[in-house]
Amino acid sequence: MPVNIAIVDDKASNRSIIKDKLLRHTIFEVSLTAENGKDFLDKMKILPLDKLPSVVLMDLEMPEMDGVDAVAAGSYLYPTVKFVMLTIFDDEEKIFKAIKAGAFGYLLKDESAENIAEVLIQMHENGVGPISPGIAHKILQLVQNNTISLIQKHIPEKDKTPFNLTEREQEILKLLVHGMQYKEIGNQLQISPNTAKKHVLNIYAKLHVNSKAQALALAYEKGLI
Amino acid sequence: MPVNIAIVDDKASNRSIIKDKLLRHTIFEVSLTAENGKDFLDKMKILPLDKLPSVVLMDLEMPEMDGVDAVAAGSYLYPTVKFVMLTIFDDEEKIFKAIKAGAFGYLLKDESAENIAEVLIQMHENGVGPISPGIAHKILQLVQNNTISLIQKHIPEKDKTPFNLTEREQEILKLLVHGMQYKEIGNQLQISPNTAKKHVLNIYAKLHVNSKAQALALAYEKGLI
DNA sequence: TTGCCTATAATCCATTTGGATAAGACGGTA
DNA sequence: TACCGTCTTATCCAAATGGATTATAGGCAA
Repeated sequence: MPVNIAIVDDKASNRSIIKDKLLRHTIFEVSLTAENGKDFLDKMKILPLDKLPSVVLMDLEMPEMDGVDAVAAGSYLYPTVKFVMLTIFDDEEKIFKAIKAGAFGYLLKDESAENIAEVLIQMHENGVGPISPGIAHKILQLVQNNTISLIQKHIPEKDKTPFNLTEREQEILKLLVHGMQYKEIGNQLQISPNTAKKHVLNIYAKLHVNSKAQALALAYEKGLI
Repeated sequence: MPVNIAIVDDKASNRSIIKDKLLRHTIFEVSLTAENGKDFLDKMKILPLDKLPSVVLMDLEMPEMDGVDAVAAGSYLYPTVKFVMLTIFDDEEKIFKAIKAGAFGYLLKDESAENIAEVLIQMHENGVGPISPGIAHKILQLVQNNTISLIQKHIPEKDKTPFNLTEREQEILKLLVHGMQYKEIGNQLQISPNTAKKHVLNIYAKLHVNSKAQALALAYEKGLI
């Protein structure tokens, strides 16, 4: 089966150059091209499932909606899709934000323009996000400059079952937190949506809230997730 | 002129394997081998200046003095020397500590054992610290897991409104995030609940989501709040 | 065995939400 | 002036949600 790729870049010439490079390899199929983040998200919505790209090559600097925002929304809406930033830009903050937003890889155009296809093939084989040496080096420097710090997260042992939620309820809370609705939760857990709803209402009672939004707010603020 | 390399590993077999690999290239000269951090520092002290290694390949796990400590001391005493960690170990914290201590590169043995020499040559040419894809990927994950955070520097940060939300919309998103419903939002802002709803729907459109729960999830996960 | 808790499921009903659409007021800009 | 974007309000309708209640089955403990 072919590997579907999406290309998002505001310059038509860039899009066609990359497309040409990829299409030289018969494994790749370019199922979507877009000229900015908004255009990309719009087109993703109406894309048939079998055309869903497994990799999105995304420029960072674009009008209307830039790469960072597009990755943020895209990686949330399509968790299975891998976003690889492909840009000439090596600004520290951009790098960091894009990664934070959910970028799976980060390539500098001039470093990898020649062998994008090869990089993608490798990535497909070993599942490891591609990073240009230049970017990796930049990250090392950020760490050494104390611009980045490792957050020590020690999990407080004591509250294992917050609010006396049962295991099932915690399981459901996790799904709830991802914005799923009853149908989807039921689907995911192979139970009736009615049951899913019952669990959710039970959770509300234990958390002393009465809406999804409130439950999510509480869950996030108290770090139940 | 030859490039002097130091090899620090507690296993004699590892040392000789690496040494052999390097010596196949005539540019390299192995001017020092040591079996742990302390041994390395001791030998560095009595090394003639012209034998000073420009690169040190250093194992992480060693008795007496491990790689992290050795790099910390070594990079301080010999600032021109580049330390490349070479280990099978991919523990997050070790990676981070070693980088922090001053590691210039970080290679996983199994990923690069075959072409250590090539990697070093590249590094010598472009001055960029080598990082195994596996390690780079791990760092990406650390960033995404919020295990690492960017320390906000004084940067004037053109506070770009995420997703092109208007001020009013951001204001409303903040209330939304507290689990408020249209009525309450309208009440709070002294506007009609209908208007509040309109704003919320506009926000959905910009975030490309279609429910409060999804909007909250996105807002929290991407740190829009 | 009896009782309690949990997970499962369903039904009824009122409220809230999401989606589409229209339209007026206001400020800034071409 | 004419146009555009933002904020404001409204209405209609369909779908999802919240609340209350009932019921069955399994596991576990007194």
